[in-house]
Amino acid sequence: MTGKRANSHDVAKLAGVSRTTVSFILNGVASVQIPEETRRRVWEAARQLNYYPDAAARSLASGKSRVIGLILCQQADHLAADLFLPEVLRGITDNAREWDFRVLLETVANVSAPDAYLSLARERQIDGIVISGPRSDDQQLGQLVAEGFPVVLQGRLRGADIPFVDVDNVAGAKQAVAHLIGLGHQRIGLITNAPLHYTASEDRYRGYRQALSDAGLAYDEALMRQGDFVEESGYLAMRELLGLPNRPSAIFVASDVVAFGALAAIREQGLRIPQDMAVVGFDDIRLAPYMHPPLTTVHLPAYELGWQAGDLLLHLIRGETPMRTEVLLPTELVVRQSCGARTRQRD
Amino acid sequence: MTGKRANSHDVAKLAGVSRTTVSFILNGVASVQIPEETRRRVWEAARQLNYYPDAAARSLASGKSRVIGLILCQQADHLAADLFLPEVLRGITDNAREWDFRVLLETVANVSAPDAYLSLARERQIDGIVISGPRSDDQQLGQLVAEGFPVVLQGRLRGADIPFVDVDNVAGAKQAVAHLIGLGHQRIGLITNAPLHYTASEDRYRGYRQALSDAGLAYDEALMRQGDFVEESGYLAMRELLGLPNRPSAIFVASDVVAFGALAAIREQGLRIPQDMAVVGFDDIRLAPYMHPPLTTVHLPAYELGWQAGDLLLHLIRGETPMRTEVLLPTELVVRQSCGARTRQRD
DNA sequence: ATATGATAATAACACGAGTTAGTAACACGA
DNA sequence: TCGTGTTACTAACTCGTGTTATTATCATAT
Repeated sequence: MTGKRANSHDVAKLAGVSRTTVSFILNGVASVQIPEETRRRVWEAARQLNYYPDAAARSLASGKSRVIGLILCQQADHLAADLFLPEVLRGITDNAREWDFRVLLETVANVSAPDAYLSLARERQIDGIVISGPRSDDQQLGQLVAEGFPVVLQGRLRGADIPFVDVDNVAGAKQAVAHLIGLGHQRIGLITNAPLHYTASEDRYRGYRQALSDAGLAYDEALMRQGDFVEESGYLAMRELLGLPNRPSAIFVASDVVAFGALAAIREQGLRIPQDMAVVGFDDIRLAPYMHPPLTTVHLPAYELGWQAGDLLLHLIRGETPMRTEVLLPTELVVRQSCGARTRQRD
Repeated sequence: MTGKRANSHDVAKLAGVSRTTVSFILNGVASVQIPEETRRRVWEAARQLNYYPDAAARSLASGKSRVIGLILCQQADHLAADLFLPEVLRGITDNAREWDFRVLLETVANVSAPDAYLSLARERQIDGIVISGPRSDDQQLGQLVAEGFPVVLQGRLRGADIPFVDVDNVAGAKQAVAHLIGLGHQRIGLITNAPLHYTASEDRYRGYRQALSDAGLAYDEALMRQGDFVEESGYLAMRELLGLPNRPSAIFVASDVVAFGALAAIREQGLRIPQDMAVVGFDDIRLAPYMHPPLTTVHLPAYELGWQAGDLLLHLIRGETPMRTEVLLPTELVVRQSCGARTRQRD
């Protein structure tokens, strides 16, 4: 077994056929008729020689790399706070594997770098691309789309007509706030997950306002603060809100990580949750059920998000017309104890 | 700009030289002399035609793919509980980028599947591989190593002579437990991060025992429980320990995520932390400073872990002899409030 | 005038597959 | 016997690059 790698020529020779036939058989080309006996001989020869077709040669000849790119555009801090990445990765690689595709990963700190990821496409290293956390100031993105290169966003970009997969942030936030309203709260604060120029943040903000307005409650800007992905931002924002002369009785924090900081701030003031301050989060991170108290939050289907993004992209790559090019996944409110709706100990 | 892609032939024609010369210049081949003027013309032509060399052709001709594989072997549940993945990914992609390499990602639920990732190497899609969370029952791993394929483990595998990068789990655990001993604790419990057949788990267990023995304290098996990656396992293990007739006064939980469950169990019994039960964790996840109370824990350099794994692998791929093929990164004890060493409010 | 090098290139082959167009062998009906 | 299909293949071209061995040109020394 120390000899050179076998190529399709070797397989052909051993099976007593031409290289063309080997290619037909191993790739299962349907438009060609070959008797079972020949097929068997070729497969057997391939097995015997431990033959694996060379990816580069195959890619060069076919013009397809069978690889999709996954670009993480979040800056370092925000990426580290993204506790769902493992699940999203599983979703996308699982789907890719079903179609015999691979996933190439790239992290991009600065989208406006001259060549953050564009060359991946230009060098034909990938057949399509999923952009996670797209930024509106991303030039390369526009170029790729304009050239007709298959692109799917994971996360929305307002004003751009690009296929995307996201959760229904508006509906999720609305449901969370409606729940608090249903529990009798009239003054409900908001700490966003991120600055409002992020689409997801804006959408959750919208959901918050819709819920208020649906219930005939006035929106009070004094009760709103902008979070910034990390725990500390929630801690600081919450301290500000707690210092208000007329503080809210409940708060919707549009990110569990940010909410985690907010919880610490509330406890620090000696206030009880939910009696003195009810809290609802967003994301349903793994730790939520074990927080103090267990956090009521909006569940986000992370695996599904990755899976659907991969699915949509692979449809585009195959040139099929997908059912929809804009996928909004549903969220689900998970009621635990931080909102005050239950008194049970554990969920 | 709607014409076909430019190839090196087009660049050569436009610059008035041969394709060979183009290749020499764009790749910066040192063994060949070419006047500055010609170089300029070629670069200019490439720019003008928006030329990007085809990755597949390049890979086929050179025999190198300039891609490394990153295989995540943790099973779904454990992967989702791995809050460091984003940082590790950043580390490895950052390093790869410096050498003009890409990173191909694969998740593997079942290492004993006939072809979990072996084909990546066999098809020459990658030049080397980083295995995260290696399992000792992994057949393919042995094959690759035996064939001389460049492999680096991220996480250790006892008894296998394979280059690896890991944190110094023994030293970290030892330091954590020594800290508790220094605070006067005599009965110190242990909840492992995972079952003991995982190397990291075994090492942290060893560190725990070494610290005890160094201080002349007896090891009491009754105070030890095995965690299993997730919060719930910590919650359940802690309940058991709290139910003991003579419970410990402090506990070392060898994973912050598991510790998070343990904290919940302690609070549930109405016990105070650290007064009634001191706690030290391991990992220093982002949420640790905002836990209730802020968790004293052993810091793990996640980015560095990924960076070093990539670095070691790329050395191997280039055929260089790396300084060391076994890298143990140092950890650092971060003292917050759960251990009782401080009384300040926030760290 | 002729040999000697250095300089500045290039022709030609290799890499390992996919794929189109074509053909040999044979069966069958008129 | 001749044509007409059908079956079961294969020859030959293509993809776009890296790289070795070779050559043309010109300056300089003998």
